[in-house]
Amino acid sequence: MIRSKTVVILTGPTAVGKTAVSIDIARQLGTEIISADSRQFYHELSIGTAKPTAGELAEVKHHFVGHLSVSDYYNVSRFEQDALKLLHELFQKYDAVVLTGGSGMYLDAVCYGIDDFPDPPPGLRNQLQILCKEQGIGALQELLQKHDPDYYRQVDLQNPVRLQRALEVCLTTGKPFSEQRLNNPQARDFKTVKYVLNRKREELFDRINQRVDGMMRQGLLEEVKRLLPYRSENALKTVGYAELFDYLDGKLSLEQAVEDIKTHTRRYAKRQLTWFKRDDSYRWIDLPDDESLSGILRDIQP
RNA sequence: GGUGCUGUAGCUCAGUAGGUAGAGCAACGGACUGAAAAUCCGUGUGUCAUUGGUUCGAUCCCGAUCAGCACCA
Repeated sequence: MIRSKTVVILTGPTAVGKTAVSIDIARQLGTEIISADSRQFYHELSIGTAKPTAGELAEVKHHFVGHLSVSDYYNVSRFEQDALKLLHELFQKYDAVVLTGGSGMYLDAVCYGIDDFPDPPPGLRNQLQILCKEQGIGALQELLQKHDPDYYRQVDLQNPVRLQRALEVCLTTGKPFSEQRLNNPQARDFKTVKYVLNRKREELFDRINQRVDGMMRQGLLEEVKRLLPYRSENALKTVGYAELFDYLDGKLSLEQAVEDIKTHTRRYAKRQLTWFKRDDSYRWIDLPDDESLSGILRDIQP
């Protein structure tokens, strides 16, 4: 098959300005936008995730924005399937589709695929968490050494999440995680052009700080209060929500909570940049730079 | 004006019985396969306020100056 269909990936650190650029590019291409933002999926999270506004959503059709509830179970593998299915549909109508968002692993799942594992039985993750909490991370390390000595040698042994996940797979399948984790890039029947939008660090951090202040003015605290019943959901382990839960618990002053949101958002931005840096298929664009942006359109139609 | 206290990393502060210094946070760098806005790992970045003295050697001791705070006038 001729790979005439193109996914235009526009990513970059949080607050860099992906939304506006994506809408601009999508309009010029006359196409639609798929979100790869693992927090904008949830309809209850709006202010704190800097979702596109109603006006922006009306300009270009967006997919995967607010299509889930925070109490829904979701993961990167499901996103891969959902996104591929949707791309297939959209390519009936369009030659190019814009995929935008800052969740690097989700973008990689679309570009390269992700190994398939069966869902673990309910409660297993929780059991492993309890084991770690009660007996320490050493208990997880010991279990992993027994079930998957190869992965034990590679994995970050201090990272409980990694250990828990690997054990989940080992215990569910009865086979070592490392044996099933092939990490082979999947063939795709579309072409990708990939861009990281970036700004000078100082400018980016300034935008982050201002955006957080803006979120507070828009009523982030009220949004967070409404979500108190769901605070233990994974979707609420999110910058902007966790800190305000701490404030509502009396652990922090409001001022300190807001400062923490800014700090944690800056660190998140840095982790995103680290993720994109190691993948040399991305082209980097320093905003504001209209010339490079129009270059994107030239890249798409050779 | 007087007395006292303080001045060390971006911030809050330790410390050196005199041999140019270290914690937390921030910052910076990195890892990453169903939690990924998560989770984890690594790195000290410094005119020790300024200036003169004592000393082989001063961030430390002594004097002066400057700044901040407190109290007394």
